[in-house]
Amino acid sequence: MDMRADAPKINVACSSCHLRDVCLPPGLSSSEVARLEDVVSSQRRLMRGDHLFQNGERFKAIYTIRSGFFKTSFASPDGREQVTGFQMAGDIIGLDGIVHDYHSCDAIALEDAEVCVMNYDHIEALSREISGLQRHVHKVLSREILNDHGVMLLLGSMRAEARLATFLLNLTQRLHTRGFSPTELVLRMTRDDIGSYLGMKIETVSRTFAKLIEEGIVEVKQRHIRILNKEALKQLVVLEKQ
Amino acid sequence: MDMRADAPKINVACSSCHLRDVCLPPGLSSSEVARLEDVVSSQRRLMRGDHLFQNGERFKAIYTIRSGFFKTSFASPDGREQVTGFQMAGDIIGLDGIVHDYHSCDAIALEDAEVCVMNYDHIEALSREISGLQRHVHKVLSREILNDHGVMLLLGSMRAEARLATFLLNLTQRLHTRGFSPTELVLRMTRDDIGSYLGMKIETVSRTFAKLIEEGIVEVKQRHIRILNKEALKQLVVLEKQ
DNA sequence: CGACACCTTGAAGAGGTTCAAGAAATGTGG
DNA sequence: CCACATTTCTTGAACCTCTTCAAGGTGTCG
Repeated sequence: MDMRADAPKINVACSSCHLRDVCLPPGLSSSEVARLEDVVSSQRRLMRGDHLFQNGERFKAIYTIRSGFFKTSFASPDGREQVTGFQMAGDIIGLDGIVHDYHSCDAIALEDAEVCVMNYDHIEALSREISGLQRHVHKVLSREILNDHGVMLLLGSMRAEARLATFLLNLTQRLHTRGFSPTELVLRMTRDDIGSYLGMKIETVSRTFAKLIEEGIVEVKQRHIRILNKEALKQLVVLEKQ
Repeated sequence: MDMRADAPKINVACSSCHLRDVCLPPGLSSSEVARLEDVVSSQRRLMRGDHLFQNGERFKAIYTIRSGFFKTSFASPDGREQVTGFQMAGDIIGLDGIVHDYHSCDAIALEDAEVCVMNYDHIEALSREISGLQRHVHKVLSREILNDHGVMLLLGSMRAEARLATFLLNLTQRLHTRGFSPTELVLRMTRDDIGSYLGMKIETVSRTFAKLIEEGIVEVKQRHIRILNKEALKQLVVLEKQ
C-alpha cells in the first residue's frame, strides 16, 4: 500500500498489454486508452502468501491481476471462513470494497504475483466521461454476481464429485482462454482452500480426487492435474442426481 | 413488459416515497431527485406467481420493489435450480442482467407486488452526470456481491440448523428495518424455496423447523413464525461446530 | 366437497465428517 | 547439503447428518 521509491508511478502501457482485451472495455479510441492508462496509478508486486488487501482495510483501489494467482476469502465474525474465489491473470479483484469503503474479504497471493492498482475514485471520475468504461465497470460487477450465483448452485445442489468436477472444468476453461492447456493444470491452492471453496472437508477433497483417479478421469501428481477424460468429467456434473 | 394504456408513464414521486432512503442515493439536491424520477419509466403490478423477468429475457431495466415479496432463482443448463435470494420492499432486482444484456435468472413474485421500472440506459446516462447516483449504483452492485458471499459461507460451512437460524435472523432483521416486528414474520415462500436457497431438501427443512420448535426457540403455525428466543437462534449459528 | 399443492413424519440408507495415524513434500538451520 | 521440523496430503474406520423413499396429514381454492 505504501508508495516507496521502488514502486513509483510508472507509465503503464495498457495499449500494448497482452491482457488488453480481458481488462479494457472494447472499442475504445486510442486517446481514451491513453486516459485509462492514467487510472493505473501503480503496479504492485507480491510474494506468495502476501495479502493484496485484508478484511477491514480501507478501500481505495481495485486491482487487475497481471500475473500470479490469488484467493479471496471471507470470514464471519464468529470465525467461520469461506474461500469465495480464485483469481488469475486478467481478473479484477477488490470489488467487494465498494459498499462500505473498506474491504470485507482477504485477498492472498498463492504465488508471486503482479497487479495493476487502479484508483477507484479515478475510475469513477473517468467512467463519467467514457461511457464505454462505465458500462465495462458495471459488467465486471454484474459478472461477479453471476459467478457467485454459479457457486451457490454448486454449493446448494451438487455432490462432492460434481463439485470437484465443476471446479476442475472451470479452472481449465479459464486457463485455456489464457493460452494454457485445456487438459493440464497446476493447482496453486492447497486442498484446504479447495475444500473451503467447495464446501467440503479436506479429507473429502482428497478422497474425491482418489475416486476420479480410480475412474481414470484424471491423473494427479501432487498439485499437477491432467484431465484424461473431459467428457466423463462433464457427465459427472450433469448425471449425478438430478 | 408491455406498456398498455393502463400502465402509462406516470410521474412518480420519489421525493415523497417512503422508500426514498433505501432506494435513492443520500444527499441529492431536490433538482437531482426530480431528474431521478424521470428514470422510473413506469410501475408494474404483479400477481402472486408472475414473473418479473425470466432467464434469457432481454435486459432493459432494473426494478425497485415497492411492495410485495420476490424470489430469484438461477438454473443451470442441466436442470439444476438454485434460489439465489428473496427480495422485499426497497430491494433492487435485476442486476444480473447487465453482463450479457439478458437476464440470467428468474424473478417471481411470491405475493402480489408492485415495482418501479428503472430503465437501465437511462440510469447509466444519468449516473454520468450525478456522481452520487453513480456511486449508489456501484454500491448496490457491490452489496449484492457481499451478500452472495454471505450465502456462500452459509452453504459452505453451516449445518442445517445454523442455516435455518441464519435465514430466519436475516429475514427478521430486514423486515425489522422496514418497520415490522423483529420477532414475528410470515414466510412468503414455500418450504421448497427455503430448501433450495439453503441447500437442503424439503424434508430437512421441515425437520429442522421441528427441532427449533422442540427446543422452544420458535413457534411455527404454517408460514407464520414467531421467534421466542432470538439469543438461542444466534447461538445456534455461532456455537454449532466451529 | 373434492382435487391439488404443500407440509410433516418415520425408517432405512448414502454421503460426508470426524478422529487418528502415517506418508509425502517443503522449508529451515546448522 | 543433509537432518529435522513443519506443512500438506492421504487413507482407514466409526459415526453422524442429511437424503431418500414412502405414507399420511393439513390447508386452499375452485
